[in-house]
Amino acid sequence: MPRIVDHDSRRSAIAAAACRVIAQRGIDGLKLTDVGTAAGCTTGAITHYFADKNAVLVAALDHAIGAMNLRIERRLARAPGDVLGFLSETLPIGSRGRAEIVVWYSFWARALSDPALVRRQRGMHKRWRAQVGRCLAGMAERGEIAPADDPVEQAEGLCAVINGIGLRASLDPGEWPARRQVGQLRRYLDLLRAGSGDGV
Amino acid sequence: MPRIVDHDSRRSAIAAAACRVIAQRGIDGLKLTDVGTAAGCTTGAITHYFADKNAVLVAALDHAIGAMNLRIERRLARAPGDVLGFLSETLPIGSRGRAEIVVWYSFWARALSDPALVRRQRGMHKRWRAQVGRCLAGMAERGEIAPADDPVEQAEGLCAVINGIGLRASLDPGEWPARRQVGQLRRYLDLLRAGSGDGV
Amino acid sequence: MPRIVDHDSRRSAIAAAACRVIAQRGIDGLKLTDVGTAAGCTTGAITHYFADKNAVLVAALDHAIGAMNLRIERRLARAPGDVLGFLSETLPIGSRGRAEIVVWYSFWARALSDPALVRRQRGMHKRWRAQVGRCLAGMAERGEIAPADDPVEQAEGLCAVINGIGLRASLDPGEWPARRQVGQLRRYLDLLRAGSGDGV
Amino acid sequence: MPRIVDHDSRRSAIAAAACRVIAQRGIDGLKLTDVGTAAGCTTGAITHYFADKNAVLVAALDHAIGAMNLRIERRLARAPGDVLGFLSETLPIGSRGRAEIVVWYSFWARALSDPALVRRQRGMHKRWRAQVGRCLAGMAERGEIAPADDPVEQAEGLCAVINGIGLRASLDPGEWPARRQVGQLRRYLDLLRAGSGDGV
DNA sequence: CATGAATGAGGTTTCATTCAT
DNA sequence: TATGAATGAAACCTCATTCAT
Repeated sequence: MPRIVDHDSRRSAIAAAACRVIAQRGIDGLKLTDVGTAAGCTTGAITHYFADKNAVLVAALDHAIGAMNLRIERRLARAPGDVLGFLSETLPIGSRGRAEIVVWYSFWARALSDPALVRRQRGMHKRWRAQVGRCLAGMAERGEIAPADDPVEQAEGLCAVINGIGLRASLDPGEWPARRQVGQLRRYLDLLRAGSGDGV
Repeated sequence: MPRIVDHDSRRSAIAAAACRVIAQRGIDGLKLTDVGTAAGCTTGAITHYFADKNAVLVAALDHAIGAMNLRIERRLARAPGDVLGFLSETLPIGSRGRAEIVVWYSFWARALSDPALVRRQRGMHKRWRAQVGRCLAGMAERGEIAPADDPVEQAEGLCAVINGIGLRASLDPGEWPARRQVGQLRRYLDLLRAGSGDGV
Repeated sequence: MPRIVDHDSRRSAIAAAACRVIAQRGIDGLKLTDVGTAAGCTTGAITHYFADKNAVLVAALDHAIGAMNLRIERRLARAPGDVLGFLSETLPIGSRGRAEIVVWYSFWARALSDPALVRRQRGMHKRWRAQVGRCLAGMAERGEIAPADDPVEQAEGLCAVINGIGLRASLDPGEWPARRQVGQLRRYLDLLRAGSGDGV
Repeated sequence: MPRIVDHDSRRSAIAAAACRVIAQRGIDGLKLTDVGTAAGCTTGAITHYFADKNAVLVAALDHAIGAMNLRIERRLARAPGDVLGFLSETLPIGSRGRAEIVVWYSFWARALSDPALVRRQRGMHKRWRAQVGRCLAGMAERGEIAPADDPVEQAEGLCAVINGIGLRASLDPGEWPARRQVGQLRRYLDLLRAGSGDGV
């Protein structure tokens, strides 16, 4: 019998280690040897689980997004009506959240010149936008905002705000504590509440 | 006898070439040899004008931001009241604008793990935010929106929206033609107009 | 309790698999993992039966030569006087024959820089040359050709022709169908028949 | 002004070094560092002149074949009627000749599983066969042998003999001194002389 | 000033071999 | 016996940097 190893858990352990390295050293500062050190194995083991470095990076992205989604799902299950709480999960608040989001953002620049990554990012974005859209639809149902004339554009607008805030907060954590980020988010939601009546 | 060359113009020619390379191959795909090819000189010439690769990158960022600012200044001089036009200059509209903005965004990811770059980006952001703030103040003066209780946060919110839209449009130019980007921007400004009355 | 396995049959199954891999990927493209896949076992099993990679290669060569010899023996038993048929067995005719011969040839290049392999090849060659010599002696007995003044050199000459044709045919199967190969062989035998009278 | 270097002579110096390494260590034992040592430069310099290892190998083959052709041309210019001398140039006689031919043969095995190399080898073979054909035509003109009914097949047959002898002699230099190789060659030519009358 | 050949450190990748199970 | 995960040495290759010209 071979050494008993859970192939998937090993893979995701390496992906998680890659996330940590990316959050710390940046995506182009990532070396497989560092990932190996962080994961407690050698580069040989890494290439046993991944075809090449790029596959490790993609797995790291998937891992970060997956972890974020998991947190979101849990939050939604616990408090379905907590709009601000749900949206805050995609902001760099708390150390774990920050790391995941830094990984997510790190891939933007790389996607700018990598079509395969763009496709992957686009899929992720659509799923996230759909969640945000459902959230907005819930608000409309509860009468907090007027029904959107164009739900996709409305959701897209909210996504843009969240990414914009999250980016600024990632670059400048000192100036952007959680309360400032959430404040900006609330500011936007208030605008929506006050302004959505006139059917933009 | 040394050839007479304008040192500064040579530097900025190389920086411009670096911008083009970044827009095309991405910031971590940039090689000095490619920059040399794009600038019509050799790597040796580059190292005459720049201490090292990082200096080239920084110059490329400065060049992109500088070109963007120049466009903005001209636009403001020509049409001081055209709020939408002014803000659109920082969106990836038109091929030249897109390249500059891709360069700008490319540095975000790198800044996430490079304190020196963060400082530089912070300065740029503050200048831009100030411009955006003056634009909003102008709108308030003209009575389009109510005076902001917190002008910095208001400007920061608008910056976030622009970055969020610009990022999405950069990643997915096909889905984000100029009119959709501007549409999102107008959507936000309309929210501001409708909603700023209650002192968010 | 150990599974009952025929040690020798396992060894030769692996050797046969190695032959297939060599015929397909070439001798320096052979990886033990591929051999494992082809043999339906793992690298671990291979290292149970063979000291190291080189031993696997040698076994592959032995296997190919052995298979070729088996075909030759059968042919000789069936039709002792069919000179052309006997000699054709060492040409790359038919898919099985081609694979074996490609393996055989692949070891030539390797033997050029491996004394141990040279020794092995020399032994194989001598046995084969002896067979070819017996074949020529049979022809002389039947009066088809004059008795050779130097049987070894005569056999060596025929071996050279066969190897030369076989090599060309291996490299360029499209241009060298069976009939062209056999045609060249017949051409040489005809020269022997016509020319051996003068005691070369 | 940059360091003055004759690009082509540098390339061929490296190719020649690769030839030496192949002749000594075999084609799959070739390491770029060894080539560098043999050429008096580093691996970096090698990749400055060649895209990758494979390009170095191909250049080595071209170099060996080119050197052989040069020797042949010179010999033909000096002694156009010396058939045996011309043909001997493609046999492993003398240390320089042996090295070139070992390189040539080393590529056979590799070509067996590399279509690009096969194409290259095919071209080389055709040129060589044409030369051999012209040599045979000359013999026919001089009345040494009867005109061939099929000159291509006749030349092909002689090529096969030469390759067969050369291979054996390369593998077993001790048993195959120059006189034995040339003896085999003469033996074949004598067969041709005696036997070509009947239009094989 | 400018060149670009050459360096050489350092990264990724391959793969024969080992060994706990 | 057999597994196959893991090792780790060694190879290839990249590319910022240097320097003779």
